[in-house]
Amino acid sequence: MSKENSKNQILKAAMKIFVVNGYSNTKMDDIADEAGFSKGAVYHHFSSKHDLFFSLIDYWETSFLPKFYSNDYSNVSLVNVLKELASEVASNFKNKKYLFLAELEIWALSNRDVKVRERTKKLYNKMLSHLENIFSNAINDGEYKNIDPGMAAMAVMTSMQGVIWFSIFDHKNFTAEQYVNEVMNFIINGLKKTSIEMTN
Amino acid sequence: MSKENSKNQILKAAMKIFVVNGYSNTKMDDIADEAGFSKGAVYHHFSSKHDLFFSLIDYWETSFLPKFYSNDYSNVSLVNVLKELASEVASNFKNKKYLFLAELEIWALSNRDVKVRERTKKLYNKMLSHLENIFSNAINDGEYKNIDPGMAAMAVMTSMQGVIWFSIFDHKNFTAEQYVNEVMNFIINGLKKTSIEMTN
DNA sequence: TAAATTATACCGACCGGTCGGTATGTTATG
DNA sequence: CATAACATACCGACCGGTCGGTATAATTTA
Repeated sequence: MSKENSKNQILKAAMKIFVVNGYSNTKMDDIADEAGFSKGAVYHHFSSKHDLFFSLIDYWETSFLPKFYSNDYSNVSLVNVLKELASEVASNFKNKKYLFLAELEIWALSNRDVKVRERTKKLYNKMLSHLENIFSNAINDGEYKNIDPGMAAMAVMTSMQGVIWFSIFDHKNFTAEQYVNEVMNFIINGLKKTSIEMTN
Repeated sequence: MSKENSKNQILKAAMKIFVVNGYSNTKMDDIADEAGFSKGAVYHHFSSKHDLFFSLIDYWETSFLPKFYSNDYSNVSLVNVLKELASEVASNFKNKKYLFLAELEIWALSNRDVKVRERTKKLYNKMLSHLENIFSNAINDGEYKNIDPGMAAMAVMTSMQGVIWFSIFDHKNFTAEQYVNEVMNFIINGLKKTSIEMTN
């Protein structure tokens, strides 16, 4: 098996185990077993448990919202962009729920480890500036006024992160999909008025 | 020192250490040291590490939003209730930031431990039904229409949980307080229109 | 082109520190 | 003086990381 194949196999296994057991309760042996390798093999590809988890953040980033990042949004309406984002998040919840639990685990480790935190900050800065650009464009086009694009980006991001809560606890009346879509509609409606205002 | 005093001392110490190191990396010895007791004393008051953490959830619940839960909101406007909630959350961020990091740790453990999850679910159900009642009352008063109180409650709760993100990562342009207040304003403005609609 | 050399991928027994928990005290309290 | 409150010494399962080794592939050499 090729080197990259093996590494990916291990990363996939690590994602699965880390998400279920958390960082500290995850044994390198478990990851090795799940990947179909020995512990020696895992340490051949990754220098330490920490290194392996660190690599998982890259893996997470490329898996989470590929459509959202790849699309060229310059000539698509803000509303459609946001609705597509919501649907990508909802689809992730349906098919890759582990992504949200992984996000939780990344948060937990970010709170303890500076390197992990800095890496993750970079990830969120990218997400936020992407959203901010989209809002800025829409504002420049004269479609929406009096909104602070940075704050709007935060509002969207944290709303989508609400799905983390769903991943852990569920809701007796709503599905995560309903939540995501309705909250996004709520945001969209709010944007059409003068809701999130400039703060200077 | 009285029994309850000692227990509280230990709980306080445990909160501090768990929040910084996470559940697994927290040693019972560290908690004992921080509380000014020996490990034997800790095990005299709590039967296990798990039991101690479990008790911490009660402690967290009583510390988090006492004003919000205690006030009698029956004759206060929805807008004021929400603004006061936002200000209580903001004040927590300023003075008791650890509460949000504790919430994160509770989430992480809820994902692995059924008992912790069930306990925490109860906590959130209480919070949600409290919010839902407030919304329902406002709707019955004819002030706001076409909103699903359950969904509105979720939107408010998850927005406030966005502060967890702030507790870990910060934001280069906004403070958590700005975030909380502006997002709550945003929600309030949205409620005045027909934004979160009934879904049936 | 076959043999020798070297590199890569992988294995798994083992070591050593860590830490939840316990057993057995000692001291305070009422 | 009995019991609660706390301290101290210790146990042993657990697990990240190490390391000597093997098997196979890639490269060099003669």
